[in-house]
Amino acid sequence: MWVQIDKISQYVDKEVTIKGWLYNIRSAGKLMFPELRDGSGLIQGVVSKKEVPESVWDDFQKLTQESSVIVTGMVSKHPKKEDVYELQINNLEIISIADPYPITPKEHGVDFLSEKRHLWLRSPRQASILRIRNEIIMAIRTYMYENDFILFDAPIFTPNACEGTSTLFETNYFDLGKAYLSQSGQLYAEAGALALGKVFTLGPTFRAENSMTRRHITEFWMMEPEMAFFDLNDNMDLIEDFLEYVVQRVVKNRKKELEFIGRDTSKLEKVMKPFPRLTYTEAVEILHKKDIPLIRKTANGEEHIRPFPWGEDFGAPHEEAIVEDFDKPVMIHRWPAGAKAFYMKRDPENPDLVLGVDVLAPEGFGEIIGGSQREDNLDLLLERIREHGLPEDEFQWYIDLRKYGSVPHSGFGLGIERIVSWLCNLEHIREAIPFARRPNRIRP
RNA sequence: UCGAAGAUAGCUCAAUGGUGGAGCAUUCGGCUGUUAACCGAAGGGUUGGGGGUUCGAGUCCCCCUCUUCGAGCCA
Repeated sequence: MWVQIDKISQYVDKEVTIKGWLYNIRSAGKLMFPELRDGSGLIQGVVSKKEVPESVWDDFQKLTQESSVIVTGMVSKHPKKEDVYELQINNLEIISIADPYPITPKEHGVDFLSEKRHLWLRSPRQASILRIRNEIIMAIRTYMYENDFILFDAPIFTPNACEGTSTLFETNYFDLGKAYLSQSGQLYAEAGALALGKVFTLGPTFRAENSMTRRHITEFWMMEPEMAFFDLNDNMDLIEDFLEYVVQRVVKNRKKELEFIGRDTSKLEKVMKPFPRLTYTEAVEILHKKDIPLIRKTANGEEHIRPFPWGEDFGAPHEEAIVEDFDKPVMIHRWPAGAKAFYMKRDPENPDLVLGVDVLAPEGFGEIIGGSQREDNLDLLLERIREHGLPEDEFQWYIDLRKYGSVPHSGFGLGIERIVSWLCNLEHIREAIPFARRPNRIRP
């Protein structure tokens, strides 16, 4: 019977067939220990020269790393290890002998592995990360479904920059001129929220920024819920409830994989409601207390400004200093208007502030969520669009949303690869997606 | 885009300005409980590209290319 390796414990003392690839093979004279993988896991096989036909023994000698095989044998418990199973192999069918495999069981540099990404994906660590990514996305979709959100797919070709800030990828669109690859589905999701109440988008987004850091890729997946009649507090309550659900479900369902890749799951188990909520102003006070300066580039080097001036956006060192005292995601809300996008609603109690919220993951993983209550007043929105120098006619449909039954509404965006990085404790975001796109890499 | 470090065998790395090495991978041989197995042997190189200094350059100098890490931008 053909079985998956991850279900092998149900077949002790039974004969099973495994279809997969040779991950590694060790031998000790008349014994061989081929290690097999089938996509679901790894298992060690045992081949004894005196217990198999000579042809099977000879065939095993021919196998190279990543050769594809079908093996049959009896499942047994490992003689020394608890909870580990092996396969007493009695037959082998070779599907294909692999050429010398470039990714050996020794160490490799990250550039080499990226070049061989199509093969690197086969390594148990990468496969585990992608299984966890799958679980994260399943958890997100399940949460959204169970809370009555409607999947609302936003377009990827757009006629203009959504927020007017970052650089976009440009392409030609028939006779209609330039099109840009979407950097966010949010504006469209707002139309969806006013049509369907609660919606979410989940799809790829693109940024043409030349960002060569461990936190950036040019093509990444984002989940963006948008809710009619939600104010900033409703939004933050949702973020909290949602993140707790996703993290706890992933820890529960993928504990094996998380432990395999060396993730300390006890830190994730602490991610339970409520999360700390700080205003931007309170966060700045933390920076003052810790004496973290604003570092500004100047013509001849750097300038360290202390105390950190109110109104400036936070950089990596600031986020780190704010987050280090907490073991849960930190929500920072009510930001200076100058640091944020045009569509965010002003705080009625202080017009210098916008009702935005950023969520910083613990353990220094940085921003995973950015959200806000949206400007729902027609005149104020027009004012913002003009202030930001955005093309008003391109935003006509968006402005319409404030003309025809405008309501308070809110939403946020979650970076899928960012949350994968955090939950898997990844050194670099390139491991969080099957084929990472970075400014210097488009292949494979 | 800016800053720092780096580029040597298929891979990961050594090599005082003086005959370029090791481990893994590959090929061959040995070993009945191996776990990045181990032991023995063999093959494998225009030292990223170009120029310069020198009797002699992987090593020193200049230019270029590429990579990694950090910063900014952000999810």
